[in-house]
Parts: sequence; C-alpha cells; structure tokens
Amino acid sequence: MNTIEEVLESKDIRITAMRLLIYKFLAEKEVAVTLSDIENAFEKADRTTLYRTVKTFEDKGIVHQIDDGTGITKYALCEKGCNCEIETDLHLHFHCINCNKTICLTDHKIPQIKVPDGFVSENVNLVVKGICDKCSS
Amino acid sequence: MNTIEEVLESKDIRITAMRLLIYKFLAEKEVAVTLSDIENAFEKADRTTLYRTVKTFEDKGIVHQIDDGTGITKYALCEKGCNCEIETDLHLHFHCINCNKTICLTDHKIPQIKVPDGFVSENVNLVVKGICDKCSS
DNA sequence: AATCAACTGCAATGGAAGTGCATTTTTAGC
DNA sequence: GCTAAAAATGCACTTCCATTGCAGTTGATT
Repeated sequence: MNTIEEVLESKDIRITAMRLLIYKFLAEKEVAVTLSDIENAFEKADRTTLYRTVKTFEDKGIVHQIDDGTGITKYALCEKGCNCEIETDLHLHFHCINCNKTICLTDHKIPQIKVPDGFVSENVNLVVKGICDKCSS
Repeated sequence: MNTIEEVLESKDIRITAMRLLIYKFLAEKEVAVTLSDIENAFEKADRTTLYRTVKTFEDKGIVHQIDDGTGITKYALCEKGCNCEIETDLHLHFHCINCNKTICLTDHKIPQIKVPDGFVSENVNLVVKGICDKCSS
C-alpha cells in the first residue's frame, strides 16, 4: 500500500497540492471522469491546470484516456497491473447509456482481434454500451 | 442492383439532387469520411445541409457513424447486410494512424463480449488502430 | 396553379481541446 | 536563509467541430 506521494514520485511526477488532490479525486471515483467533472470538483482551480495535470498523469502512465463514444474524453487511474501501452493488456470499457457513466472493466481483457493481411494492429479500443448494474436493477 | 433512387425510396428518404450526390460520394469512398471531407467535396453546398443529410441517412439506417478515436465523427454507407442497430451484426473498424483513414472491416464481426452480472450489453464499438495495408507495404 | 411540408442556406451558439504568456510556487545552489 | 532557475499555475484567447433557429426555397399533393 503506497502513499500517493510515493506513487507520484516513482513516476517522476513532482508533488504539488493540486496534483495530490486530483489524484485523490480520481482514486475515489470508480468511474472514468471528464475534464468537466474534475472542473466541477475543483472550482477554485483553473481548467488549464486540471487539463495539464491530467495530461501529465497520462504521459507518465498513471492515468489512461478513454474514448467511450460520447465525444468527450474521459480519464481513469490505471490500476495496479494496468499497462495501457501494451496492446495485449488492454481492458475494455462499459458505457451506461442511462446514467452516462463509463466504467473500466479491468479484468475483462480484449480478445485477440484478427485483421486482414497487410494490416498491422497496434492498439484496440473496445467500448460496450448498455445498461450498468446499478441502472438495470 | 438497385439504383440510388430505389435505395433512398425504400428507406423513406425523399429524393433531392443534394442527397443523390452525397449518396454517390459516400458510395465511391471505400473509407469512412468526416463531415469536412464531404464539405470539401461539395463546396457550393452549405455545411448544415450536408450535416443534416448525413444525419437523415443515419436515422434511416443507410449510413452508420464511426467514432475512431480521432475525436472527429466519421460516416460510412452501410453495406448490404449491415444491420448497424443489431448488436450481433456489428463489424469493426480499422483506423490507420499513418494515413488517418478509417476503414470498415465489414466481414470481421465483433466477437461476443462477456460483461459482468447485472450489466446489459446493447452495443459494441470496436476500433483497431495501426497501419493499414497500403501504408505498411 | 396553390398550398403545405420538407429541404436548404445563412448566421449564430456552445462545448471541448489546446496554446501563449505572465505570475506564482517549488527546487536547487550558494 | 537567500537567490536564481525551473516548473507549475492561472488568465486570456483561439480553433475546431457539432448543433440549432429561422428565413427562404424547393418539391409533393391536390
């Protein structure tokens, strides 16, 4: 169990109050969040800072970006063992069309996809849309 | 082999000069196109008209929308047998990160995806990114 | 030909992503 | 502890795409 500070330092991310707060916010969420979500949670902070903070997290590999088809980029913390950059490790995402939440199904790996001859696959984005467990019950 | 007019009429889309031209344009393309692509091809026509025409095609089920992760919506004609609205019929898309083209791999169906208990899957979006056949050779 | 509905074009809006620059905070060297 | 450099933050602004309201035009029906 590492502290947030240790996580950030291990990834060469300098520690600031802002970053600790944003990390904490992301860690508390069980769903992927938009920049606006973060913005609403930190009304005192500037959007640019939040934007760049998340980008930094992404560059350093502790956050991954999700394109769930809503047209708005969402972000989620990479969990332990999430190697977003490795093709074979990609997990899939579930987007609830009722509550509009997007959830990482970390333990649901994407099956091997065959592509035609001559095509080279580098990355796979798989989003399942439907009704989530909370909305269907 | 149906004429474009027959296709449109069979889907309850009224025939106009604009629509015939746009349909023809889409049919000639082997890749998914953005609204801007269409706009460039028809400089005399207004963006709004093109936008609404494509939306109409989409509503009536002769065009499907593709979100390939570039952040820009792309469109492609549904081919014969493409029932976009039916989950099990969804095909996958390939986005070339070199030439930026997005191709429908119509005959590559998406494998059955299992979701956790309580989740109801209605739709699946699968985009493979990499290098296309033309760019890799 | 007239009427009504549908289509088209122009203008404007809104949302999100991204950038340049000045200011503040943090780090590191003395 | 103080100072200079580097990094982070905040503000203003821009751009791009998607979308809508409304007026004018075209097309279908009688």
